[in-house]
Amino acid sequence: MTSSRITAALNGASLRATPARIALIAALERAAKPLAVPELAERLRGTVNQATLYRALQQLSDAGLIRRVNLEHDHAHYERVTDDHHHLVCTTCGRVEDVAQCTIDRLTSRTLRASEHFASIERHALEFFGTCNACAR
Amino acid sequence: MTSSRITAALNGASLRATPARIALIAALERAAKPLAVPELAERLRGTVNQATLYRALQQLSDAGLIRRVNLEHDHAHYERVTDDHHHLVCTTCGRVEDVAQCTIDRLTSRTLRASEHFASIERHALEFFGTCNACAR
DNA sequence: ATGGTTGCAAACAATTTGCACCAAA
DNA sequence: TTTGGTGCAAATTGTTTGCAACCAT
Repeated sequence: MTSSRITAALNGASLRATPARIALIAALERAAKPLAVPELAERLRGTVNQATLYRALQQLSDAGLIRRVNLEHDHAHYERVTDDHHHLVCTTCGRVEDVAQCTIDRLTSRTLRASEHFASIERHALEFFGTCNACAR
Repeated sequence: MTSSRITAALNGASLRATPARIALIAALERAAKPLAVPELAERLRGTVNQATLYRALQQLSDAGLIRRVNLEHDHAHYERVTDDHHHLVCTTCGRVEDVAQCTIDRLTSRTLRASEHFASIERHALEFFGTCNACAR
């Protein structure tokens, strides 16, 4: 079965491999871009209940299997975690492109050093907003 | 009057200097940190109606007088725009510290060059998440 | 077996809208 | 005076919760 990979990921995170969670992760992988909860709910309609969906999103992102991203599209968006990357968001049509990789480690440590009240930085969120080629014409 | 500075800013943005908008901007300046809409509504209770508040937030951020920031505290937060800076957010208590200034211009242009589908990048959002000294103990 | 998980439905909370009235320029 | 802004109240939409039934381990 194709989902054994997902099942393994769930078990690896000490989470039960339930149909709802598997379907949720599969849907995010299929999407290949961050999805808002209502979009996700739509794709999982008849399969996963709303309440279950919200609970699963919470658990899976706590476990680091998925990530919540801020695209300023209003309301949370989630994506499957693969590597550490950022996003380029078109402010006109909403198109999202992944930014290959993160190269701000030095900036992060410099920021921590310059900070007055912080003991550690665990992660960051970086998104770029602009206009895509299609909308620029 | 103290608000003439704010009035001027509004006029400069081609927006009418109404009591609601002036009060909103003044409240954000007084706060000196990003506020969630409900917090803002609380501080403006009796002065600005909810509906007016949401409408004003939209207009003022379109005009660039205030900015919407993503602190992942759930729900939008807004701050008065002064300079271009980022935030350091404590994931335990929610404390927010400003990060002096932005030094990722080179990263921004490199990102645009590496992008496949984008014509321009107008701005970015960068937030760091960690633990503040008080919560680290 | 059993403790975590789910669905359902209802409760909550945030945000938006229509419309009549009011005020800044 | 005129056009945009405002309050009010109701409607939407997103998110959370209690509880009984269910299933992955």
